[in-house]
Amino acid sequence: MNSERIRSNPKNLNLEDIARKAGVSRSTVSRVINNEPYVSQRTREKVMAVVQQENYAPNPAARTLVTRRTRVIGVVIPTSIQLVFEDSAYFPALLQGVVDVTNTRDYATLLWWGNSEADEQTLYNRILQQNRLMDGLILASIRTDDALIAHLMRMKVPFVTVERPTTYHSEISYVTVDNVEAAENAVKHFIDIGRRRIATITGALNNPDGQDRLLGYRLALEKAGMPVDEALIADGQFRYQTGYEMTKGQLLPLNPDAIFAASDVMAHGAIQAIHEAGLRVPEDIAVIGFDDLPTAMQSKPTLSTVHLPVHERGFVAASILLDLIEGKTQETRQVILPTELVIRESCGTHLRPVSK
Amino acid sequence: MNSERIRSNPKNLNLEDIARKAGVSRSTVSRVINNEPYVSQRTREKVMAVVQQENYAPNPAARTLVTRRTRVIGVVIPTSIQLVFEDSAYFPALLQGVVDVTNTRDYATLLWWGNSEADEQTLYNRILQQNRLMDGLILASIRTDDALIAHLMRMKVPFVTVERPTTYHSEISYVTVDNVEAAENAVKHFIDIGRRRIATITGALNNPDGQDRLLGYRLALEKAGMPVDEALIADGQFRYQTGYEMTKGQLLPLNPDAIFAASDVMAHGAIQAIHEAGLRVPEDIAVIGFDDLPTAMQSKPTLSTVHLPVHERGFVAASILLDLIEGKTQETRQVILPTELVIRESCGTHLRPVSK
DNA sequence: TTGTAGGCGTTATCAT
DNA sequence: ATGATAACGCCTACAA
Repeated sequence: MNSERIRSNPKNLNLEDIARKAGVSRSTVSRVINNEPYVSQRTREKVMAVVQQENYAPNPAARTLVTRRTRVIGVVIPTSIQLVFEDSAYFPALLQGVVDVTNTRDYATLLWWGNSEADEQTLYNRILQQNRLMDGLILASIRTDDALIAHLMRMKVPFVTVERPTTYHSEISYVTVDNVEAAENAVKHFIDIGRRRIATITGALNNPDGQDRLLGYRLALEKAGMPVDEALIADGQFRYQTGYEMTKGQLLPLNPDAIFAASDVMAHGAIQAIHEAGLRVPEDIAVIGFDDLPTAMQSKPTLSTVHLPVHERGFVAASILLDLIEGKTQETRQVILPTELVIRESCGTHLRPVSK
Repeated sequence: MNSERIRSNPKNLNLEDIARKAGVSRSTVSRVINNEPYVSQRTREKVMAVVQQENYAPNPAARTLVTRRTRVIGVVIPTSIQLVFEDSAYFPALLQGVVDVTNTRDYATLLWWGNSEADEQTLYNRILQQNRLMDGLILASIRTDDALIAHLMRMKVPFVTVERPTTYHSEISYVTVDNVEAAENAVKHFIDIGRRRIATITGALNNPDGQDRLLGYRLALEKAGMPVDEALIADGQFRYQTGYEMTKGQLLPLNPDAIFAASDVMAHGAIQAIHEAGLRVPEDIAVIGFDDLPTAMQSKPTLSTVHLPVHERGFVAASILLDLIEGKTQETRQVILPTELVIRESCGTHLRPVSK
């Protein structure tokens, strides 16, 4: 009656079918495909032969129903389109890091990517509703004061964030870098090479990375006994356009001799504005960015910047998550990856040797 | 005995539980959550109240087991890391287009992303093995002569490609642009503005996009009655580094006065090489790229290029796929999206008016 | 070492 | 309009 539905896909065999063809029971086939012990070598081979021949693959839904595991993890990127598209090397690199792990350990990767701020809550609701699709989550660019985090913790869904959490520090696993120190080093470099009017273009300040990089800027100046001029701090939201506009409208009129941008794309925007104003980089204004995207080496002048191990960030986050899921780790883990200040042409060290 | 496993997550209610709390049967609850008719308004409200209160969400695996639908689609990107990372705006934009659709229509997006050529076959095998995880697939940068395509067709898995297929043209749904015409227009523009030694840097030639753009280059020259000098055709593989090296090593010694690059990143590499050789863009050599990535507007000079509707490509592909899955469309669909030649500084129109 | 049978949480088919 | 019950395909005690 409904037999045609059942076999509409000619190659949709199940355990029972394989068992029959191999002359054994379902359980035995199950044991074989799950590599369990207590199966004789002969039986195992006999079953495997049929499995190969029929190209049999177990039904993931049926499997999940009983094991309550999906071998799928989710990656959540609520960020709106503009940022992602512009600073477009970050998320691919992060995803690549994640995927390197999931590919190796045979998990699939579900992508939860928002498209606008307005839909953020909708996205979170969908994720929570569908949480049984995944064994765990990697959260990128999430505000940790968000309800999503609280829900995940309550529902005991394993997750790892790739930013420093703003709260629950020790109860959450995360992978980040020491943004404060990195920014501090960058600004300190400006000081070391004799720059005195050092401005900064900040990232989005509702983001821990943005906050910490600004803090590093302040600390470097304070430790050097230099005043922090709030007018030299421009809000760039991590975006090229804002970096350009803030430099042109706010910073250039104040005659800075150095600009530390909290992202490479903002640094490129700043350089663009500087050039349009008829000034030179690094002779008149030195610039350091943050991220070390491929474009840093391709621009003219090449961009000095803080190298962020983005791929590694995704790789480590995914590794921790899978360990958590598989019970290889019980406790949360917090990892701080190292950064490196990469000196290129835009900060002028090759012109004016360090005098320190 | 194993009751603690069953209820380890305190909030894992099932239909039965909801039914009991609402004083109805499982079937009725099922009807309500699936918005089926033949439920009295009163009953519906009573059930919904319990559903809301308990924050109940149906188990996707159980649902999939019987409906054979997952409400998940897969996006396959076998490309190796280098290309993706450099030409990094393409895939995010494509994905964003896909996700705009899946978010709206309440599907989830599974990302199958390869990491190296060597693993390509492994990736395909995993996808085929796990095909029941998804209702359909979007294939990016796939060689259509690949066994993957044949398998998917045989298994009747719905899919849409975002390149022109090299075979099965009418049996496959795809979304592409007229690469031949677009490239032809770009080269024709060079001819129109008086350039006579026009070189090209090709994309990967095992890729239909790469092939078609080269064909367009040839056609434009032929139609203008100009000879095609094979030495002026350099293989750039879509990559920045190759674009740079080919320009420096192969093209510049031949004194071209224009270069058509099959991707923006290669165009940037070419410009870098041109500058290093002490030549000017566009005065000495005009350059046109392909893609219209954000960097096209950010470089100096700004890059003339062919605008590729990448986001739309993903959007349309996903729309077609979901229509296919939901039976709204029976036949395959082939869509050719329009491109546009965007004139900026690098091709010199603003310096040398069109003389035609 | 192998087989039997129950249950995972739904949807779908019958009755009622 | 509602309820009972049989699949869906797998894993997993438990029995043999």
